[in-house]
Amino acid sequence: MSKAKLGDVAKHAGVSPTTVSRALNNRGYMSDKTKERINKAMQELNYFPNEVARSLHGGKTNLVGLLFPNVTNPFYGEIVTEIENALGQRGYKSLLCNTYNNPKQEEQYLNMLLANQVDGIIVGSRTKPSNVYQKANLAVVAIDRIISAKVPIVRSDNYAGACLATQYLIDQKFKRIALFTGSSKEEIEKGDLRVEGYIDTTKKHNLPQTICHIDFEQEDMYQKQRVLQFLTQNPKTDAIFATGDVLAGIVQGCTQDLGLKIAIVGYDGSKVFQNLCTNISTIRQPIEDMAKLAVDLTLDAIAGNFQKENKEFVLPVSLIKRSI
Amino acid sequence: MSKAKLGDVAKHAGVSPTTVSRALNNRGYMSDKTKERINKAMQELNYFPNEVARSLHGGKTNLVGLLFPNVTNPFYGEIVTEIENALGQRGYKSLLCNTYNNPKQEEQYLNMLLANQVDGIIVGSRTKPSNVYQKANLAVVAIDRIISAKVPIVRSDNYAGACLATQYLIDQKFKRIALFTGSSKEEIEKGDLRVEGYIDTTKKHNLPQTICHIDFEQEDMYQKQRVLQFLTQNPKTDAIFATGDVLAGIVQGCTQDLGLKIAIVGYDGSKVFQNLCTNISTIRQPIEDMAKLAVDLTLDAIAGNFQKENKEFVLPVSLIKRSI
DNA sequence: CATCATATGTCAAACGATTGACACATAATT
DNA sequence: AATTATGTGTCAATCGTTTGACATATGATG
Repeated sequence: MSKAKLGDVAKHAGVSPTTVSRALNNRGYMSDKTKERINKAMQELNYFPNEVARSLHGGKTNLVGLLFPNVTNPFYGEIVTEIENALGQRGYKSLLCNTYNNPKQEEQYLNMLLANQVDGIIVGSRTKPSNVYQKANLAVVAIDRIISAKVPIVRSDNYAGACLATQYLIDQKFKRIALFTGSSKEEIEKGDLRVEGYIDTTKKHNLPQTICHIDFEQEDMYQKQRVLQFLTQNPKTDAIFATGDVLAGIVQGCTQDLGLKIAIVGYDGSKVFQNLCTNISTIRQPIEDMAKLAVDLTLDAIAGNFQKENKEFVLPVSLIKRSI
Repeated sequence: MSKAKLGDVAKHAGVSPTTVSRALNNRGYMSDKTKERINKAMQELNYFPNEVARSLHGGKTNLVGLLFPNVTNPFYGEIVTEIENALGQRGYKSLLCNTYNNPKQEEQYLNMLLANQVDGIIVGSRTKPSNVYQKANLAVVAIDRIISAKVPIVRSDNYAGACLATQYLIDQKFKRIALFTGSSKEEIEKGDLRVEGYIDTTKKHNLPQTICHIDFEQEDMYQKQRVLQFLTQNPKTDAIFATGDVLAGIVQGCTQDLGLKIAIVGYDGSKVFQNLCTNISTIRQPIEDMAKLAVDLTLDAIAGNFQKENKEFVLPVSLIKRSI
């Protein structure tokens, strides 16, 4: 027995297909009696409307693409979860795309999403913006990333967060505070607010700046190697600000391996991180708020509501203090 | 300028729509010359076929639903990432659904997925199986969960893993090994291999069994409260096996708060956990293998390949030793 | 020269629903 | 009695693509 379709329901209920459609979409007049009869028929035939057909006709899929590096990182896991949640509550479905920060991969996914007629896209991956974004006349919202003048950005206050983290370490009288970041030198030159916050704050207190770049695309072991190397080459380091919690965790593992006692502050503050690393301070991004705002903006744009140019939504961060 | 469609490409290339379709689907004969002309036209018009229309016609969406509690837990985050990855490589798209282990929510999602004509579903959430699974004539694969006799299961060797964890603690001469689990008493009575492994192994060595149930649906603070309460009420506890890494992390935080030094072994062994908690031993599930196998089974089932009844695929685990 | 493979075209049906136009009831309201 | 609101039906077009049937034309092959 194959899937029941609208016509089958009509026959079974003894009404016309149009009437069934009217019942489904609450259009025109309809007596309670026939409405019930149709509902009964739908139940008996286990009928549900084919959303693909609906989408084709209506030109709307209620689908939103989620472009993120991947969801193993608890920050992305949490924000994707909250986004999916907010979308689901408003009748939208989430197409998950792990770009691994690979521009080629991202472009492929982007084309796939367009071909699948998604109504909107929320981008959290950190590659160079593809020109496909321009082509598409689509609702796009970026998480902490510049795509184009037309794409609104939702992010936490990276600069203030970095200042907060650095200042916190300075307040504890640390003098040689190193920065660990996933950004390369080239990326930093283009502007990286977390790095700038660190630099400005250390400079203000006449403290030295030392930056260690970690390439996230490399293997875990390689990353650790890199951290260990840095720590042995910079033995006077007494505190570290890591621009991401996963990195902070890796760094902490290395300091422990070396028997060092170095204060660490991370960035992100996902719930899982807070539970797993109870001894690393961190800057908490308001992940849930960011997710909800991103979804609101996306759905507004889908609804065709006015979208201001170059709009940035910067949400406040907070410091979560933990003792080693 | 709205989206180009197949007919537009045909006009622009000076051929018939059928020819364009033939070019797209590599059917029939076609000279290289017209093929090129068509490709050029597609590029110039920025054309890509509407997958919704294709799906409607072909009765195939290349869509797979992913039903998981959520992706904040690194284990789920990692397995979902790997699944999405494997699916993407084989031309399938992932529809992410966070059930939060809520049966009602799961059922709603299930109906949504059916309405959207997904070709298959991979279920990792841990609710009671909905009867919608029976109704659907669909490719379904479960991760570590019994759904029905027809649904194949991919899981790690929970029993062996639990024995391994417990034995490891016993080998270290611990005598009062407590079990922390997210399962309720009722769930355990229905069968929980991780719990059974713990019980059998402790019994074999004439050690006592002490089980603490933590309700994951509760707030983090409540969970901590519960752990602290247990630890103060059972002060002689010298080791703990937690049936999940996130739980293990929470437990470790509590032991630190209480100034206790208790050995902990977790379960899951996601990469992120290994990086963040460098001092908690754990049982590593072969997450990538599980994901790939689940995808293989799903795609096999979609292809209509023979699916044996009641098939369970149990993959081996390993112990990752860490010192406190 | 007959035959066949190649290359393209025309046409229409199909996928499963939605929607607008219109007709025809019946019942309630002036 | 005339008008209006309500309830339902028929019919056909539409969404964008695929596909099968069939026609036609060219060049190559036997």
